[in-house]
Amino acid sequence: MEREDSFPQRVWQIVAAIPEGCVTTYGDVAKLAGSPRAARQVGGVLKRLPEGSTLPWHRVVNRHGQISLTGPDLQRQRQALLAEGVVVAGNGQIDMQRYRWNY
DNA sequence: ATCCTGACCTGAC
DNA sequence: GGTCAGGCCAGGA
Repeated sequence: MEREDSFPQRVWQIVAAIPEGCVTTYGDVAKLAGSPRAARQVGGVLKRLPEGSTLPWHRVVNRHGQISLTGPDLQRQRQALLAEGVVVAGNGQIDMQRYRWNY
């Protein structure tokens, strides 16, 4: 029995706790996960998410308040955010000062 | 055990 | 205000 949840599991927990209509950064998620410098790993976890997962991964963006994805994935995340009332520019830019979620 | 990779961050020019 | 290089952490081969 694992005494402590693994990082992916922690990331899932944290991302799942992000309120609807809000966004956060990979760095913040990593910080809450206990490893402030493991922001990259957060992205790696979200990338390997199972299809059936209801995890709101689209609420996680980079430090610049911009979607780090490209092409169809970028559009998908943008649509998901727009559906929640988050204003996202065509290039994936988001007004962090307005939607940033602080634990 | 080693080496490479990555949906990043920070500091410096 | 942008761009470049370095670093850090965890997973997978």
